[in-house]
Amino acid sequence: MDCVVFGFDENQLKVLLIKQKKIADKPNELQEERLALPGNLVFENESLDAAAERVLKELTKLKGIQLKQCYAFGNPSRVKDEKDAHWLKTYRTEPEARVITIAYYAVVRMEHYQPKAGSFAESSGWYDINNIPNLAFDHNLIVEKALEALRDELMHHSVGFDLLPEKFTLSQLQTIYEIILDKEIDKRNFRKLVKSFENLIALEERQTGVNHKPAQLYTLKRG
Amino acid sequence: MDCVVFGFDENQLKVLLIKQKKIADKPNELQEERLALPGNLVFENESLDAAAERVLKELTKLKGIQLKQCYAFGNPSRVKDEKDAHWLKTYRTEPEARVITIAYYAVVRMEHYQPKAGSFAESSGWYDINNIPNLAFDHNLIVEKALEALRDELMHHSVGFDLLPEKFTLSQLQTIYEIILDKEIDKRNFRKLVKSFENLIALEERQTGVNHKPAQLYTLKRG
DNA sequence: ACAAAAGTGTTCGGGATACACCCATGC
DNA sequence: GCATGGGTGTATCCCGAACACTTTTGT
Repeated sequence: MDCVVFGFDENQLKVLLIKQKKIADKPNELQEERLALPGNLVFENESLDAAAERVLKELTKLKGIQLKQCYAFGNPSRVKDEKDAHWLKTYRTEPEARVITIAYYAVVRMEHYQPKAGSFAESSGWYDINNIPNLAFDHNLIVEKALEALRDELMHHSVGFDLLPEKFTLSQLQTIYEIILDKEIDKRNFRKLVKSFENLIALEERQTGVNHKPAQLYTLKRG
Repeated sequence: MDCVVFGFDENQLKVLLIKQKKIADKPNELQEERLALPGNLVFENESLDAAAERVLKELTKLKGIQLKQCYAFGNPSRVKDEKDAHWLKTYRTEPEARVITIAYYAVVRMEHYQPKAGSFAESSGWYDINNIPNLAFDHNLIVEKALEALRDELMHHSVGFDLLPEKFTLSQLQTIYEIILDKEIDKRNFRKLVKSFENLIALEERQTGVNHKPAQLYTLKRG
């Protein structure tokens, strides 16, 4: 079970990664910094959805994030890379065992979730999606696939997002789309599009304290 | 690993199911007929795609079918139903173990594939998609999800099908769409649609031996 | 006055839908 | 000649893409 949590902060799309703890009996200088997706084994008696939530919480202390299933990865070589051998020997009772993982993903507003370290994570934090280092196992591949899934979902107008503050401008909303889709969107076309969003409500309220024409504020209908 | 193979025969969409072998030491009259999707455990050293193909072949002798991953099912109760207990005790070394399955699906032309029984399948055959009996485990749910995935794929114009004879009419092609999507399609609109299919080639040839205006034949470009 | 972002309409092309009649063949 | 399915065109609507200027505010 691996979790790909995308974080959004008005400007950038990031992904939540953990830094794996160094291994005690190995000299520090021989250990590369190992970044990975938060992931772990599924318990005997929990659903996949529940496992995703639990694993995420254990490693990053983030809770209450609704994750969606993305894809299952089961290439036998995905846990056979030399670079991952030490970690497996340290944290797995069966380090040689074949591991199939089911990837889940979500997007959240970064400021809402302050990841902390937990379990075998030495630290956890947000990393720029456009500059992801080499990750453990096949996690780079998993991030790619999750990003595809997220974009698909956004295109089909069905992202249930709390990516925005309670009150926000249409430009902020547009920025989310632009950043997730990684392309520019025409302002007029975008505004036409969102007119059809039934859960978007215009408020009788405008921005204050900006040195340009203040934008109208909007909010999302709950439920 | 479970495989949902849809079969098409000019008229109907069916799904490939196996009848599980009766259990030797139990009186026949106490054993209900158990239908299930072809499915089995994944080997230690094969990819998921390969496992899907192998499992299908072992249970039905069908080979060379390109399956696509659909969804992972891991509800802990999916193998806890009383009705499945005997089968698990007979065929699994750890009958109590929790089982997560990854479902794969495909569509094929039925006449191309004559399923036979193999392994713990007593028989295997095609069953009408509109009249599926109660299946083992959560296989009814899996069929539903696979059908959704198939329809999605068809809508996005990307089913790689050998669902048709080498030469076929547009009406035959339309019938496939109608049956898979389970709705009627206007003939003119459909023909407009398929004009945009680049792998569809009109032949200088017509039907013979039909008691109506003979239709033009088409074929699919390979590759 | 200037900078900065807000706000606003039209046009074009493609795809989806709805709809009705004549044509070629076998019997 | 009749039954059977083959074959065809037009209008409408919605969606997505392209494209440029005026407005309001703070400084």
